[in-house]
Amino acid sequence: MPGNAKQPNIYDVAKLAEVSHQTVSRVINNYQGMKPETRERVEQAMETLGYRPNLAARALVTSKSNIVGILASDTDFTGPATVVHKLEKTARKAGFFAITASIDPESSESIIEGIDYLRKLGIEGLVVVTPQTTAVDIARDRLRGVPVVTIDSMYRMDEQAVSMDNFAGATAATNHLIELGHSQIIHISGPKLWFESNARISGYSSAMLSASLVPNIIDGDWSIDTGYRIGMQLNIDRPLTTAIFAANDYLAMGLLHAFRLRGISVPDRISLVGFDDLPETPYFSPPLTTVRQDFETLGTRAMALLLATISGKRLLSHDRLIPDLIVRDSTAPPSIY
Amino acid sequence: MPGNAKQPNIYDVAKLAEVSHQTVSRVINNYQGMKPETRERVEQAMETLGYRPNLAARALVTSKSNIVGILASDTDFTGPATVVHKLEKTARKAGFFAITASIDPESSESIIEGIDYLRKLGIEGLVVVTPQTTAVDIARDRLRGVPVVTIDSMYRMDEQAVSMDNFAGATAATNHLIELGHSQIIHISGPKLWFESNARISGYSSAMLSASLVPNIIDGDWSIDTGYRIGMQLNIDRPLTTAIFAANDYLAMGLLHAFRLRGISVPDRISLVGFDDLPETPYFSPPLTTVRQDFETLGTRAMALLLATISGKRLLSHDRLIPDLIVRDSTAPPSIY
DNA sequence: CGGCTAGCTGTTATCGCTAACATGATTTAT
DNA sequence: ATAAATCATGTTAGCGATAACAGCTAGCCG
Repeated sequence: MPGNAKQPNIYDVAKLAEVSHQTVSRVINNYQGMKPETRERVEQAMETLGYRPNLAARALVTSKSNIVGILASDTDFTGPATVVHKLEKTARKAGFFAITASIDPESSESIIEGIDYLRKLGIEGLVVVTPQTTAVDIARDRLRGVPVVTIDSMYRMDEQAVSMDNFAGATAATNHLIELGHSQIIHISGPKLWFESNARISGYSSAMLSASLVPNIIDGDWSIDTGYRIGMQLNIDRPLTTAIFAANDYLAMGLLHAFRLRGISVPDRISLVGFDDLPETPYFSPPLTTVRQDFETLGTRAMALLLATISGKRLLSHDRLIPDLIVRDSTAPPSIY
Repeated sequence: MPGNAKQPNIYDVAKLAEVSHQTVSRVINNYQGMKPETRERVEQAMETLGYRPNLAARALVTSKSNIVGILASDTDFTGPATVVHKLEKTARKAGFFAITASIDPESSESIIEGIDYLRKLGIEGLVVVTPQTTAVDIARDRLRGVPVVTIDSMYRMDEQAVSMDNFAGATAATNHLIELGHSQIIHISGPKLWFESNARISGYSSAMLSASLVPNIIDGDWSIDTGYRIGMQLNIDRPLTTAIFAANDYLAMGLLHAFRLRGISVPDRISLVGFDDLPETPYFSPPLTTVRQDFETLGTRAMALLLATISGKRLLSHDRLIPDLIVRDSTAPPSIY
């Protein structure tokens, strides 16, 4: 590194501005009640020296790191990725630093490792963006005294959380099929361990029962492959099935692929609804009716809640967002046999 | 917060272990050359007090933050997301903290804001994961003295970078079509501003010219929508075209959708190759021949390079990974007219 | 047997900042 | 006019760690 003189500190600024270092500190911290003239002189000095406050020193003396943590599962789904981006941006705008630890949410070892990593930095708060409840519980336990906000879809109203109302989304999807006239509607579910999965199952079941219809659930996961396999094996004639609500668009994609191979027409023979509204969903053949979640708002709200909590406004709150049904061409009234 | 006694510090540990604080510091820093017995006594004390070193204090005195920055574009593509996860994990394994600033790589204002954000934390190094060269240049300029590694696909060999050899990938894709017997091969390109885009154009052109064929490039971007629009408008009879190499799988997806609507069969009438190998690519109809990039290795290598540079091993290096051609059903020899 | 070298451990100073209190110059109240 | 309150700034101490050097035991040498 070229012989860069060291970074200027508060004393260097003070000397140049001919004030005490404490006065410089006051300018940095935007203290009200000093001569505008003095402030300006200090600002000048900071400018000419290219002064930047040393955060480590500040953190040491205030014992506030100004850092919040994000604990996120290491999946590459675009939903969580969007949420994380928004969390980070919101924190940044508020003058906080956000640091992300990506973990394998199925391994508590990985969860603990991630949390300890964040803890070392002295985070002042944490947002958990994982589908399982485990990570949140471990985090709350290991980070006593540090506010933890979770993005979930469970209805534990006693907690600080922002959630996507998967129940409502699933209800909307199911009701859409019911209103079209379908009565034999299968739900292909996501993995049982996931918040979202269970909420969608409940929403579906509830809508079916409200219409005096019988729920029929096939266990799946989130993958195209599973959708494809189920689509290849599924007997849609006995009992006669005319509609499927898939727990996500990937499953729907696999189903579509299988049905195409089997010569089963969508939506003529089978109506299909997905969940997520992936960027490619409008380009499926046929374009898929699905449920869209606003992940940007989710991220922004969650971080806002965390920051509010940190700054003392301990509003116990559970904010719930309702997803939107997007109707496209994969759903139609049942054909009459 | 319950009346938690404050976090124990090095002096508390020292008192309990009946040694000086400096001895405790030696244990923390794994200093060789102390009585094993003393070390154990200190470790005991740390254990019983639940001692955690205060990183701010350490950073202050050593003037090393132990933090590296990641400057990433705020897109939700899974490629970059995978890279970022791996960067973070690799840094963590090496005892570093990684902090991500997501930016809009098309706005230099956003780039500068992101860099300054990272600079405040006193990052010791930076990995730039953006498709354009702008961000790297700005970063190198504003962070003088701080090593910057970039993940790019340009051949600026004078820089520290790990890159995906998009040129080689595009060559492989094009040669595959040529070897099948195609001679009229169109390339639908990505946006001109992107590293990747240009490298793929060059790879395609080079392969075509080597085979004494005439390159034919249609400007696109990365979106399904553009692929769809081009697919609807493209005249494939004049001149007679039998194969298309799309710059990514999304474009290919849009093309497939359009061709299906137009009754153009893939691969019978037109062979199609994509790029990226998205999770859903095998489930297109037909499953898409494409080029797979190993983003995990890319991320790991990039962070390894950065950390090596930070710790003094200033190996000027440009590491290039070769993507793999994955042959599926969307490519076949041209049918004879 | 005195002194020198290793091998461990202790002491003091310092990093850059904010908190808490102290000081001097004005203004206000009585 | 003088004490009290207010304003603007200065002084001192300390956050929790590491760096640099100082000191104390042993062991070995001539």
